[in-house]
Amino acid sequence: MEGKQTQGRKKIEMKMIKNENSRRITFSKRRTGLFKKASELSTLCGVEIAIIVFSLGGKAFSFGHPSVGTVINRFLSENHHPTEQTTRHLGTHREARLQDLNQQFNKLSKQLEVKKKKGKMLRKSTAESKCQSFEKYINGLGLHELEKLKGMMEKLKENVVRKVNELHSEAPPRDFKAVGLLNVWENGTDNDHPIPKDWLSL
Amino acid sequence: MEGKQTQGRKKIEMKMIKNENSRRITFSKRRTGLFKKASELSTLCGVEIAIIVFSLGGKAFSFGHPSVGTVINRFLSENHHPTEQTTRHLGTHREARLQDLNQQFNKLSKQLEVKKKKGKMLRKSTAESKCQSFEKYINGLGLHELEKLKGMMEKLKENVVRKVNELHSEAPPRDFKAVGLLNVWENGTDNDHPIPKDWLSL
DNA sequence: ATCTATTTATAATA
DNA sequence: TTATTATAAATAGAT
Repeated sequence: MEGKQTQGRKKIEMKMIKNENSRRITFSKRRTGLFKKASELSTLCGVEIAIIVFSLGGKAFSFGHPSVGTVINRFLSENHHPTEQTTRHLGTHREARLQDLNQQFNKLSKQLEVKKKKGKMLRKSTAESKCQSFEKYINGLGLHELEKLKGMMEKLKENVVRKVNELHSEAPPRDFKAVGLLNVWENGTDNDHPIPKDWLSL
Repeated sequence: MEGKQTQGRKKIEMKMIKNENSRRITFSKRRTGLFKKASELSTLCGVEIAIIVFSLGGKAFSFGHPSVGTVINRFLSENHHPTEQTTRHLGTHREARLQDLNQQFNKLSKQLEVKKKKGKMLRKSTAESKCQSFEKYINGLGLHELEKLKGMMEKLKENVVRKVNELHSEAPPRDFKAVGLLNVWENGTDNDHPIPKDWLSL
């Protein structure tokens, strides 16, 4: 047989990665890993957590449980607690809530826009009955869209269920899901397949 | 040689650790690891980052580069959003959560971005019974898609079923599609498309 | 994005 | 809490 297919992971020096491309890849990979770790920590230990990262390009990425805003507010509200070099009071910026919603979706749209090539396929009928809206949605999808749906579901497994439970414990969650999912899909679809607004709001 | 000295690391379920002592240990270890990862990310990629964690006991732990305050300020400034709702308190918990959800979806989007593999087109079903959409969808898939879908479902099933059941037991059943998806996941692990016709009927 | 060989992180123990 | 060690996970480099 031949030798190993790849060298495998190599140890790297802990200093700024010079090569811009490598750096971007590393940033993406490690950011993902970091957020995953944070998610696990929150799940395993039932703690609240928020992470904010600014890329060199100035783009903000964040993760939060139950939300970035919630954690930041709590943090700013309390009189400083130990453990780190925090600064002092940050004034009244306590409403960091719905702010990055648009930003997130813009980012989303941009990302998904890159791969628009698939021709349109089937119909985009108007939902008649609630029970049929999903059917129409599915039928109207091309493989391309189905693949996206698949990927989304895979990730949903990890991130959404937990939150649904939490939301259920307090308030009627009906709108959050519909809004969130629809917005994502509306922005991320290749224009030709509008998702029935009510497919998820049965 | 003798037997192994320890069992070594074992895989653990991703759910809240019941035993308080174990949970504390895990929290401490993982928090340390998380901060280390964050530090490395910041060093390797030259980015700014902040992490805030609240233990169950309410204690705040934080990490920041160049400092938590710096990053939070930047985040709050850039995201200052014209939300007429000048909510003073977290009475807007739901909004905060909505935001968080969108964050999650932003994360999901990354995965969707590149779901374009080979082409295999799915057949379009023509009949249109009310709630048989998923079955038709399944029937219309090629073997390749079915295999992929199967893997996905098995994965989802393992992680979601339990939680959905919990959710179901404490909330009005009508509003979340997971109820329907649950059926799919439980029955969709074979290539024989035994998807219940009413999987989505609510 | 995907694939592996390795490096790291850690669960279970002491 | 610190140390050990067998495994589980993350990920660097190449595709």
